[in-house]
Amino acid sequence: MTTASAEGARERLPRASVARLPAYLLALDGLWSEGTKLTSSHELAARSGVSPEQLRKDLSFLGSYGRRGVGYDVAQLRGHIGSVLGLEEPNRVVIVGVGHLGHALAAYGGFAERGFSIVGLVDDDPAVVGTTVAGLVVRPVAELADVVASGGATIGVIATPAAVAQQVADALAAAGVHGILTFAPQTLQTPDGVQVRAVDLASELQLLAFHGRHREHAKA
Amino acid sequence: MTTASAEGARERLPRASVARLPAYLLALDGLWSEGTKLTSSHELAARSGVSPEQLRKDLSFLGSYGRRGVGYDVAQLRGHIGSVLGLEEPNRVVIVGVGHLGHALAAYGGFAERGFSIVGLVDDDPAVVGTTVAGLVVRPVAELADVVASGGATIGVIATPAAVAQQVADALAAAGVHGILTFAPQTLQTPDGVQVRAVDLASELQLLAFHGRHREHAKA
DNA sequence: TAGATTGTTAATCGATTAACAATC
DNA sequence: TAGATTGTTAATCGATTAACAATC
Repeated sequence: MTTASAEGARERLPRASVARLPAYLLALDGLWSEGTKLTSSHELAARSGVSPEQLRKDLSFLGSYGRRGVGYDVAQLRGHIGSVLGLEEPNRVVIVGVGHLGHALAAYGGFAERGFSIVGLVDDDPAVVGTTVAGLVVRPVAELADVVASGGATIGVIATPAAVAQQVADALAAAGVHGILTFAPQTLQTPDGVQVRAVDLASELQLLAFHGRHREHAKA
Repeated sequence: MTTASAEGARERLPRASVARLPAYLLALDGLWSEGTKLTSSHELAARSGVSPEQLRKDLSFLGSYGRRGVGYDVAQLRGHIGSVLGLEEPNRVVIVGVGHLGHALAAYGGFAERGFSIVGLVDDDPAVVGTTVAGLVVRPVAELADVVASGGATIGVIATPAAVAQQVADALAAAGVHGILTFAPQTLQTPDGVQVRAVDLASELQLLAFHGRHREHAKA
């Protein structure tokens, strides 16, 4: 073994394992706030909705942070997963589109404790521009590049109608963000190096409708 | 082959294929609204963000609805996927929690054309109960069972704080919904037969943060 | 030590990609 | 027919599960 970086011998994280890390982090936060300092793969897995085997396998990709016969130190594991995800410093986020959804996102208080800070709000409606939402003044879309740059944002959230989502994505990419979270039901094209994650609420409901029809298995 | 049901020889849809059907539906809607009546696996795949091979494989599980050398009939395929997902009749939805997010969901006009109808809003805040949002009067949480039953809802949406999400889930399950979409960052336990899908915005952002740190690959 | 629990290897399973035969 | 495009089979790849050795 050629000891990769100073911290832990992480080789290559499988995409599926990475996708579960936020759930582990959430479960660890829950344990910590209950005063639990030490946990086991069984307890943590149960709170994350996975099997103990899968949890241990996932954690093994991060390096070994448990102790055999003992378990996992909650604070240490929490810190380590946070560091792998890149959450030591708050990641700065700009929200484009301050309609009902954008407003809801801006007002949501839970982002701060999970590693994010909202540094800018942008909209193209003159009735909304200039108003203050969650302590931030809404800026016109023409100033998007400046909002991103001066706020030091690395992530953009698109909460606009689908019709303008692609041009907003183009503008965000040009402004230099490296990630985009979009709520618009619309496939987006972005340059290499700009990651897109799409959350489409109607699609989620459609999958629930499907499972409602074809259920004989069950649960999550 | 033992010709399964009257419509198409569908055997067993892989979970991963099902998860992509909503995207295909969205792409087909786009084509249809542009007046395109006939499409190819290449065109449809490009608009859905998958490879043509994967699209054809997925569609093959539904039965054969294309014509070799010709392509796919947009309207027919659209109807067929909609029928597989269970969207011919609107699926009725109750939203619990009419804060900013619940309000945004209730006010969003796009659900109707994608197979859903919001039939009830519930909240526990006396200041909100009784107000009208998106044409519906917000009902107290004590009446949840009645709202679900009289509205004929099969799906519940949880847009409450995490602290009460589990008890809302219990109430929704008891009221008889078969699917729950939750936005609360909280693992939910539900009885067999009640499917849960969780959308956690902070988790999505955390995955973007990760990819921002570890990028050498790129794109979506 | 004995019991507990992790980390890892091996076996299974499912999903994706590639190739191509069927057929319009 | 020749060209195009699907549907399906086979090969590869990745993810999950199971088993167990390492070790606290």
